[in-house]
Amino acid sequence: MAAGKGEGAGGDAGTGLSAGLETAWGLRERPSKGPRPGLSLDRIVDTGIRIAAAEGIDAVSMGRVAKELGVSTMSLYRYVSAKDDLYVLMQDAAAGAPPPRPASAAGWRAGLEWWAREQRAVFRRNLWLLRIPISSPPASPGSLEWMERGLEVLDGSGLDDGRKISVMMLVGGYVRNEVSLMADLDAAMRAQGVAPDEVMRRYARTVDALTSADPGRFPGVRRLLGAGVLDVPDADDAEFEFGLGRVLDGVAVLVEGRG
Amino acid sequence: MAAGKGEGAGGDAGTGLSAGLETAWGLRERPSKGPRPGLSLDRIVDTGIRIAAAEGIDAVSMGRVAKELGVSTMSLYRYVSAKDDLYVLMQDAAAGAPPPRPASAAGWRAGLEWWAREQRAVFRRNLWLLRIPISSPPASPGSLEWMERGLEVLDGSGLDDGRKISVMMLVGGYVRNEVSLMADLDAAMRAQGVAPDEVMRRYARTVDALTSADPGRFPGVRRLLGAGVLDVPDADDAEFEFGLGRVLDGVAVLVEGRG
DNA sequence: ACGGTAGTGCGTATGCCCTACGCAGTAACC
DNA sequence: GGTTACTGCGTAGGGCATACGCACTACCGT
Repeated sequence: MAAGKGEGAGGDAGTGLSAGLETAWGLRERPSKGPRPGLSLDRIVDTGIRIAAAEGIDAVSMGRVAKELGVSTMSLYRYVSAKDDLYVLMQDAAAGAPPPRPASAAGWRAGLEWWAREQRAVFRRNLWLLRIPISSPPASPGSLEWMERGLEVLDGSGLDDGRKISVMMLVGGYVRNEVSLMADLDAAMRAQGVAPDEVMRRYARTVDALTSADPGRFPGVRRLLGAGVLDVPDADDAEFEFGLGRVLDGVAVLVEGRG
Repeated sequence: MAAGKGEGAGGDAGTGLSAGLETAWGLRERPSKGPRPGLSLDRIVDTGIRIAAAEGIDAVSMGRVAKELGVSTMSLYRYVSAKDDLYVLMQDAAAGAPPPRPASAAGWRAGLEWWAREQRAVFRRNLWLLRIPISSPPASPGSLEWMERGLEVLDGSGLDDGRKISVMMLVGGYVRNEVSLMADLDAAMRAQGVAPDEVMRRYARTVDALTSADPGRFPGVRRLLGAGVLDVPDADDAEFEFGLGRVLDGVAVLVEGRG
């Protein structure tokens, strides 16, 4: 773990950021002294993302990335101060900046829906994102743009800034959590090498075996088993939209002041 | 990673569970043949929990647990099939079974509030719990009891079973996510060795340094900085209760059928 | 033109980590 | 008393991140 020192080799401005992140913010120009670098941050980060997308975040090791690039492991440390740094850079590159808000997403509710769905899309395109341990609050260009966009969307809600942040954390957290479950299922699938619904079916069978010995202890769970509710893998979008609808209903109560 | 085989050395029933979990369910009696074990699952799991509580989940390695117990690393594998197995066992032992529901928590809303707060309390007592990668759906006795209790609480809501599960995932996810942020803050604190509010203050300073160069790009964020909203570390309970209230408001809309 | 120097790639080495395998010892059963 | 199932654990193999230092390169100032 550990965000490490975080400042490393003398940050330019007093940002307290790692070398890699300052580069991402464009705060570092290449010093025109030594030999021209044979590698670039972008190539490293892209390679990391490619590996993560194909084989999961655990497959991304410094050695592996280096091998993929045909360089030695230690070369990477000229560009990245530590593995965590690479992770943050990958995260930012993959998440990128939010797309422009379409005209259809007017008003706070439609706006939040757009914001949530767009974030979900990013996560779903890069399930490994959620497996990266968060080591510090969002300080990358992309993250801040997302935050900015969220604030913008809530402008018409009449909520004060503190409330806006709270609502954004609520909605953002919901999205994150929903996709997280999906990522976990994905990981289980990879590990066992079976299809998603097969994972759920096995799970239902396991729970059945465990609770059948003492049914009185788990009446509700056994009812679920009988109805086959546990077999189905959430039907994806429907489940997400259901939860999002509930959350936004709750926000609506707040906005409309009928709390 | 990887839930691995999961069945290992011939599961008793067709549960498909690891050896350790079957022991937790009481499905395995000690075979009365060889020398008496000098160790016990409980001692191993307790030691793991103690280390995790004191130094975070990353400090829990097989070697470390063994050293703490004064045995060799490999001895542990007689009791636990893999490190992931130990993690699951630790999770179950720490979460335990839900306490009995008090009379004050009558009705679905008060019931869900109780359920959510109780789960949060468990997570807060064991912040490392959230750092454990979930490798499979909940199949431990404790997890199923929590699920059972959630179903029970929603009995008076008039929702069907599918909806109940959805609502439970929504609320449970909310709790999980909220405490997760706290755990991340805790980890950052540990890593940098500073107090929580100092972490936030540094963060605010970083964001300020980054966005001050081009203020027009981040008007909302800069407004937050000016108001000092980013300095404060969420005021704990208030933030949690706010989000929970919103979520339950949303559920209420569903239950009362004014969707 | 030419040394100084900062920046480069990378080999080596340290110290962790998980866990497969197999051996020697032990205690109950037949 | 032998069989057998089970115990603890030593050894070893294959990862991993990264500190350190060496050889080399290309620009800068003179």
